[in-house]
Amino acid sequence: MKESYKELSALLANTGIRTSYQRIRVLEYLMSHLCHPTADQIYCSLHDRMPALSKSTVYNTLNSFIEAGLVKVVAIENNESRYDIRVKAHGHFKCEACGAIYDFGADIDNIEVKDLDGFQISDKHLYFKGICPRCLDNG
Amino acid sequence: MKESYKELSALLANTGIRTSYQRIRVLEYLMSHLCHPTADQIYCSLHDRMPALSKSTVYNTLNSFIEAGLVKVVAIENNESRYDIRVKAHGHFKCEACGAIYDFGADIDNIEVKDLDGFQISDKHLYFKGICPRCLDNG
DNA sequence: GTTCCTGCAAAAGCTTTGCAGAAGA
DNA sequence: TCTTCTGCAAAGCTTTTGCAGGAAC
Repeated sequence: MKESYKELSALLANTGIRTSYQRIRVLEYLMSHLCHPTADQIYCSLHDRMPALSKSTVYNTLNSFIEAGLVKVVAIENNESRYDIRVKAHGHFKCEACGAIYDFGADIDNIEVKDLDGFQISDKHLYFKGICPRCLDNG
Repeated sequence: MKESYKELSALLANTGIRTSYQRIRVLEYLMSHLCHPTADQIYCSLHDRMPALSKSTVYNTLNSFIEAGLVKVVAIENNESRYDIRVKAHGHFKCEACGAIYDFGADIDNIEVKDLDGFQISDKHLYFKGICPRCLDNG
């Protein structure tokens, strides 16, 4: 998971996104943190090594990644956007005690649905909530 | 779907919520508008007949309904909470062209999942996005 | 050289909170 | 009577936007 600047730059070029130092760092962060960070977490972490980085750049960058299909938004909660660069379809579980978000395997593309004849589906999300094993043990 | 004040009041009492005129009207609105309204839509609609109604009351009321399990939040988008009083599990489809949210049938409780041994699951949501038939025709 | 991006500040939008007066039990 | 709710205003948060200087192509 340690891609070089050149590789990441090529990845961006493939999706039609111009290279910039900030974008490379955000991309790098997402690829090494698959834990669905918030924009603020990304900003705070990168800010240590890039004091000039601004939060709007983080948002702009994330939005261009989303538009390019590189990143998906995890909208499991309304007041916080979380960003996920993994491509394979999977579900998200949010622990209501500790707030952590876990991935879980689910064959989302083959869920049997009714009432959607004639709909063009572009995006599928499966969200579960509850308590994770760690919190169950500690509770 | 035209419940009386008395019936709605009893419904609230069953869930441990005190009766008030405002709460009855919000509940009534939710029961007659299964289209997943936003807090603002509820507020604007009720405000015509209740000029003194405030938005914080709508939010407070919705939050007490949620806590009581009467209402679920549809978090398909991050910047807007939508409220749904229907109990039976179903999926939500959001049209990215017109913004409408449709219900669709899906056996959410029987989706096959991996990696969740030991997790206590209390809530399941299935969200699809795309273009609805009406917008496909008009586009 | 042109176009697009960054960073700053300010603004926008949704939701929550504090408090005094009012209504419910 | 005592508790809880309402409405107003203000604040809190996350996210977006406008603009001037700067970087990418």
